[in-house]
Amino acid sequence: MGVARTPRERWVEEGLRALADGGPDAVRIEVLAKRLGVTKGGFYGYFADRDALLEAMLDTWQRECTDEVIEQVEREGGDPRTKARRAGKLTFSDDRLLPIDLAVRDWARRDEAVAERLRRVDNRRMELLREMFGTFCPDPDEVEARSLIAFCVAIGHHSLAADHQGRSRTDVLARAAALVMDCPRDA
Amino acid sequence: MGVARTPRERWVEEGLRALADGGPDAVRIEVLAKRLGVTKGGFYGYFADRDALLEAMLDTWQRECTDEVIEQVEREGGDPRTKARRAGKLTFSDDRLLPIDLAVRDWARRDEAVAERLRRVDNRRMELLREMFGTFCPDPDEVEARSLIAFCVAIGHHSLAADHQGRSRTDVLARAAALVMDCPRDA
DNA sequence: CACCTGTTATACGCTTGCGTATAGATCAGG
DNA sequence: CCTGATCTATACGCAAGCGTATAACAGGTG
Repeated sequence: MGVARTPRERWVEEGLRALADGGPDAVRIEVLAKRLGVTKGGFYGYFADRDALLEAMLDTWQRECTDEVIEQVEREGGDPRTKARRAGKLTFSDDRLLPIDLAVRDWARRDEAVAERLRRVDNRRMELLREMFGTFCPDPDEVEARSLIAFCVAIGHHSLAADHQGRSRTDVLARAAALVMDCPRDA
Repeated sequence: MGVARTPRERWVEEGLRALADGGPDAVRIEVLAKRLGVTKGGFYGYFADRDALLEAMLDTWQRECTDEVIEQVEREGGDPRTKARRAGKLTFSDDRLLPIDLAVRDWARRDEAVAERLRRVDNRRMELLREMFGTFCPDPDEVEARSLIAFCVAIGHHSLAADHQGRSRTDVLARAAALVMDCPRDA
């Protein structure tokens, strides 16, 4: 039997790359084929149509940024604060996952099914944050508020275009993190 | 001379609507024409091509969400806190401007010219926030951090899909706002 | 080596969308 | 009411992209 030079996963992978830097509309079968150095001939052996590829892409993304991240975070252990920081780093500092995440987030505004997937993912992430803030903040309402803030800063600062009057974004973020993680009641 | 049934502004307006709920790729001349109840015949009298429309759309958006908002905010007066809140409300609670803002933000990730426009807009918005936080927070670094947080929450919560364990998003946001606006050193 | 099977290339029809050209419609001013 | 400027409809050529059909191809298997 002929050996697949372009197996299913490569289409998904290339599709995610296209999604990351062009949005869902940039996921064009013939464009992916050209990037893979083939024609679209083999594509329809793996996928019924373009939508099937998009579904498969979302499956892969969802798995990579929940199960795989959580597995790695748990494996390395540490207290909740460390784990939450590590999870954030794996998701929002990853050159591969971050742009996909942002693209999916925008996509979700227009596609209910994508929104539902994102909801599941975000809920799992928020759970980590709640756990962390819960360790040093007794009020559950405040835990929720701080979790929301932390999450919004983590995803939002990537689409904030403003400068900081000489300061670097990294420095401002560090100061912001200190504010959110720091509970005055502790002192 | 024939009277324009479909003047330039209507194309821009309809274009912004399409942008808001489908992204830049959804701005299709013939689609807009159908929605306006005409054909694309007249379009090329106002615009050289599709890109010219996109430019005009960005011009309009930029004007509406800076000059017009600021003008209205200044006209109604009040202390910095009130003004910042009003500006936020005008921008991020407006059914028309908000979706455009989110779409532009995503667009900016792929288009340097759009990113530059967004930078100007975001810088003006951040200026308002700094002014507000500056009234009750002496440390400029902390002012910057709080401004960043406030902005990120304002834009980020719209793309956060998570639930809040029974609480409403509005309530969690209110609590978050209290945390960010409240300066412990005041007490 | 020949065969079978899964993979890929090529070609096709179809749709959507861009930009242009041209003819028709419509209203203000004379 | 006629004229001219302006807006609009229609038709065209072109390109990109989807999904299908069919033929060429290549690797294991016997």
